[in-house]
Amino acid sequence: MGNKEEILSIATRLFATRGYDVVGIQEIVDQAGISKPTMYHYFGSKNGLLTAIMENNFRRLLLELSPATVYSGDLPATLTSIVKAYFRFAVRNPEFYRLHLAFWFSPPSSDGFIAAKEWWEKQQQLLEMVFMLAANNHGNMKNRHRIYAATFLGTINTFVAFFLNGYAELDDNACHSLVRQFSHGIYS
Amino acid sequence: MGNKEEILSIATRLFATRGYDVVGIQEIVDQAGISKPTMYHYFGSKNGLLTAIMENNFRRLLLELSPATVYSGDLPATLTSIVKAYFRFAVRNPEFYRLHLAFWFSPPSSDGFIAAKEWWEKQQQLLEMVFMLAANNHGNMKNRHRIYAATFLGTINTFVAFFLNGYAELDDNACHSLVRQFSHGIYS
DNA sequence: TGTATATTATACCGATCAGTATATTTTGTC
DNA sequence: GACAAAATATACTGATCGGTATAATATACA
Repeated sequence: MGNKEEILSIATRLFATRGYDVVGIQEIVDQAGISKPTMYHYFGSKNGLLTAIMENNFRRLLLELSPATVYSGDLPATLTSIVKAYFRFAVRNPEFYRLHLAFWFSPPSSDGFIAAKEWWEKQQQLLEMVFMLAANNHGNMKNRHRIYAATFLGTINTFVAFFLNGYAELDDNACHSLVRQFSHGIYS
Repeated sequence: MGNKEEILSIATRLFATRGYDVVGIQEIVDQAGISKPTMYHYFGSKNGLLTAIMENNFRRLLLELSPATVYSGDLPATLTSIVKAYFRFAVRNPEFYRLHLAFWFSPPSSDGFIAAKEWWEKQQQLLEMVFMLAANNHGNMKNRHRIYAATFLGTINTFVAFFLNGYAELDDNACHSLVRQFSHGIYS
């Protein structure tokens, strides 16, 4: 692993476990066994490092998510494949997932929010498309694709947060439970 | 308004809009028109100020939430009154709500997470109780009260975040929509 | 009025922050 | 091997951080 990847990996872990604002560049380069100018050579600034982390990880997430969002006419099946894609990614990249979750509700003026914003919008677009297409089959869903996409992602992230804190597993059971709860309710 | 309340109010706004870690004590006392020792006299430390903000606001939230969580046998009605309590509180205290949401997914070792943790647990307990009692009427809900309480609050917070970002209103319509989506699903 | 206590200000502390000027080493290319 | 460019280190900057030592002022009560 080259220095660049090493810096990305260590910074992701430190930012996720302690917070972007409280972790200094010095601590990152110390743990990476390099010096500050090396980091600034690769990423230009602390914010540039954060941007690179977002880009690196979100690109892979969207790559795995895209095929799962193809709507085939069976909404529960599509939602299930989406949830599975998110779960798999979260399990494989728990540190990054925790980091971007921390930015989700952070102040819109903060570095983290700004760095993640464009990537959330891409996720939102993918999910909205699913609910928009599904609205053709389910009349009562019309004009609600935005709120459905947002709350669906919100529910997914709530489950993932449960997992990241050690309270639950992200297995097929949880996936089924989530889709069932979201799409059919807790009574049926 | 005395200096103490002035500090609390200004700190809440600054922490919420710019982030706890990036806002310095100096900026708070400047905007409050006082000096640093005054703030340290009242709150002891920056963390003490944060603790006071959490205590102040969460106490009021729980006070308004408690009566709404009394389960009368009608789960949708109870959930509706809970959502209304949250919505009303969020509308009246948007800055604090944004602040505590920012801490929700922040690193467990961060000051914000630690300051808010005990209060989330109290909310969680109130909500779990509702789903536990409801499980008597709905057999398939047994042993799921924890995940239901967590995802219910997650859905509420997702809606509130939508509101805080200017994308939706927290009116009766949204409340009904949330409860319906959570408890009956998006098809029926 | 005297006195203790609660408030507040001035001026400072050491530590750490993000970032950089300069120089050196490594690496790839001809 | 010559040379350009990429990569890295030492040592530093000014600014800001949370927090405080000391002292002055306002308030409340005897």
